[in-house]
Amino acid sequence: MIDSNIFEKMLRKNRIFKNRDVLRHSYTPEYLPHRKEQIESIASILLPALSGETPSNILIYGKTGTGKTATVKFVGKQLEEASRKMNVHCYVHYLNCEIIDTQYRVLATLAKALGRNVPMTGWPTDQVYEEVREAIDGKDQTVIIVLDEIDKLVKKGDDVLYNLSRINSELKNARVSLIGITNDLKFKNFLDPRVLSSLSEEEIVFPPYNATQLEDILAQRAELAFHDGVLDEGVIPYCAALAAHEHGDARKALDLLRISAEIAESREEEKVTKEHVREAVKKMERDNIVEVVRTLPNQSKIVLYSMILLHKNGKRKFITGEVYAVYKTLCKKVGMDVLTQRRVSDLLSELDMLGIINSIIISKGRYGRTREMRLDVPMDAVKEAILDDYRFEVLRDYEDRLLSSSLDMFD
DNA sequence: CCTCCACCGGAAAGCCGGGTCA
DNA sequence: TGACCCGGCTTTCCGGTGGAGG
Repeated sequence: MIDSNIFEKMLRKNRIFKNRDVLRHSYTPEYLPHRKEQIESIASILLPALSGETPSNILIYGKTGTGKTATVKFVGKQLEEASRKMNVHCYVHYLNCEIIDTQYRVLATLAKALGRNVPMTGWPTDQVYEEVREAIDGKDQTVIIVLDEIDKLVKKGDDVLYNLSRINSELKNARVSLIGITNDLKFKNFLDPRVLSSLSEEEIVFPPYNATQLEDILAQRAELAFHDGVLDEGVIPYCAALAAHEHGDARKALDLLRISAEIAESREEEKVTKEHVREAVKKMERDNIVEVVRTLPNQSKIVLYSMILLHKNGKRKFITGEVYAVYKTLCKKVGMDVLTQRRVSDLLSELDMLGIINSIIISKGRYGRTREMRLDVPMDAVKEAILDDYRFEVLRDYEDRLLSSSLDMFD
């Protein structure tokens, strides 16, 4: 018997997604619900570009998932289209400063986008700047530079911003205007006041979406992303409500919808239900915690691992002294410095802040006052995240022995 | 009502790596 | 280059404390 092609078989099974990419962050939709106001203000600020004048610089604020990037990209596209029709030279260059995070890289990337051949490393910065300036001034044009996550750039020194914000005075034929995007309201404080005043000639704030608005966004994307009728009644409102509850983040809402659908898909079910959404929430929370654990300092990992062992030993609540005793033996096993109890106590309160453990300070009267805590995480996932570090591999082998010997002292 | 446990948590100082400036 | 500073982490020291047991 001949098996049919495995991909064909899988595709035939795929009754859920029509186009998964529509739900990804990188996708820029044709139409942005509930951003009319912002689109219009940006457009009206950029309008002079079409008549050969210099548009004001813009600074855009808004929490993650409020549509800042999508809106700017959208308006940028429209502007380039309009300019093409009107035979005006007007270009928008988009840079994400999270990735392109040094002065040199920003300039080099710009130079490349403008058609100059600049190596990604090696040249003196001045020379690259000069190259950029020449490339821009080479013809009568308006260049709009979008700096997304601009706060990331400022933390490494704001020379580029200073240079770019004054570039207009060195240009004869062309005009430059800047659009900075940030979700960090405090970043202004780190900025050179001269740069700030130039950069924030105009400021636009993107408010978070509410539940109804998120619903519209989801509905619009779902139309493109899914086959007809695969979404159960109530799935979209549910996702929207959950995301609205958490700061109105459209990105989160879309993730939620996508992951719910992926769960349904992996189980080869025909429909996406609210139950899938609930599981998606759990999965996202778990992934989140695992990520937090992974990036914990080593000492904290050991402290956390001590608690996991205690938990595995059948204890649901533990006090500082118990955790510290286990912690000490574990440290010796992995050959790490043993911190003082005072310090471990601080690490424990940090874990509490992160929501990895639940703890309260209680008094056991005669038996002292201490922190009583319990673990509040998906145990196995967290354990794997810790053991992932090669230095802690050894703990896997010792686990049983630790359980049977050194933990006996705490009943 | 007093004691005293087992730790909490503030203060201060030491250590260390990285960055700055003359 | 070395002197110096900064900030994060850690230790040392220690006063403080809620409540079970006496």
